[in-house]
Amino acid sequence: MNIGQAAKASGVSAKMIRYYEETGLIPAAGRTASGYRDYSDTDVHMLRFIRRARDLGFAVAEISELLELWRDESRQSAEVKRLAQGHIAALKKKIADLQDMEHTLSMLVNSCQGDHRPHCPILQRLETDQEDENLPIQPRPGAISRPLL
Amino acid sequence: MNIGQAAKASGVSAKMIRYYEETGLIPAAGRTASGYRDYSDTDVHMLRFIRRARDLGFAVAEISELLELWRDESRQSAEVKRLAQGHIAALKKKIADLQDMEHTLSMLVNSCQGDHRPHCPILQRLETDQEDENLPIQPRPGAISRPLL
DNA sequence: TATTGACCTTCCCATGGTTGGAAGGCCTAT
DNA sequence: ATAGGCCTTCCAACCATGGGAAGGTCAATA
Repeated sequence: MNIGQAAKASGVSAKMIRYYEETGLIPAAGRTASGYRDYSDTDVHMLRFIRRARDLGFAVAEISELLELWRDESRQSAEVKRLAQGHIAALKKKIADLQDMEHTLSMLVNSCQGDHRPHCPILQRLETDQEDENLPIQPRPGAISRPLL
Repeated sequence: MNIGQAAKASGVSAKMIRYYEETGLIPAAGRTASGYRDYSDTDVHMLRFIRRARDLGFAVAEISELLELWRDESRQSAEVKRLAQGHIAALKKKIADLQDMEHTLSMLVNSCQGDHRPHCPILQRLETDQEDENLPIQPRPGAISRPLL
């Protein structure tokens, strides 16, 4: 099977297969007489493993560890579990950070009239030194027309 | 004010200030006779604006738009609101994706014994073709000891 | 005044994961 | 034989950031 067929069968692009080989994530594929890379079903299996792990957000370095454990038939499942738990913790942190951003932005968007007038609490918040959450986010009734800059 | 002082005052590193100038996000700073970049309070103000927007996860290209609106005193707040809403939508999507990953991984971790034995549903899931969520994730009582590869 | 140390300048390099393209060789079908 | 669709390698770009080298400048101190 050449690289294009392996790519289609595994869901990993030919570009990325070559990259993974170059960086040592996967062993160098065998070559045909004319220099084409040649892949077996086992190789495709491994590539699919990699793609699924990437889909779950594992970094390539982490996948490298997972692959070692995958190949090591005497591994302890605790090792794999530990890796996965570490990744879950990282995911949770990232999610929390993004949620913080989203909450702050939603607050600001809710307090923005969104009309033809120039006043905009979003820009105001970006502009001023109010780092805390207790800024006046409710649209003030008699809002001035040019509060910015 | 030289670049180090502007960096300290704005929270944007000197490296990044130069980068923002090079890429056109901010106008080129004035220079002293000896070639040092020179920053005003207004410049620092702008840099702080940029840092806060980055903290909220805006990409530099988005910040460029925000800066234009910030400088445009006749802008309509609806424009800013639209930008922010677009960013919120992107954040929500990213959060949902990460949560999907996290849920799947948590499921797998919960079904993994995490002991000295090699059997591990995490690897099994990565290895096999089960794309749907309805895979047997509960640890089976009489789990086999070498189900992999 | 000379030295020192902390700053500034530009330039290049690296990260991570992926995509794009160019130039040239190979394979297969018509 | 020719066309087109593969394959090969190499080089560059993305985004935002940090590291570091080589050389100039500034301010304070001995």
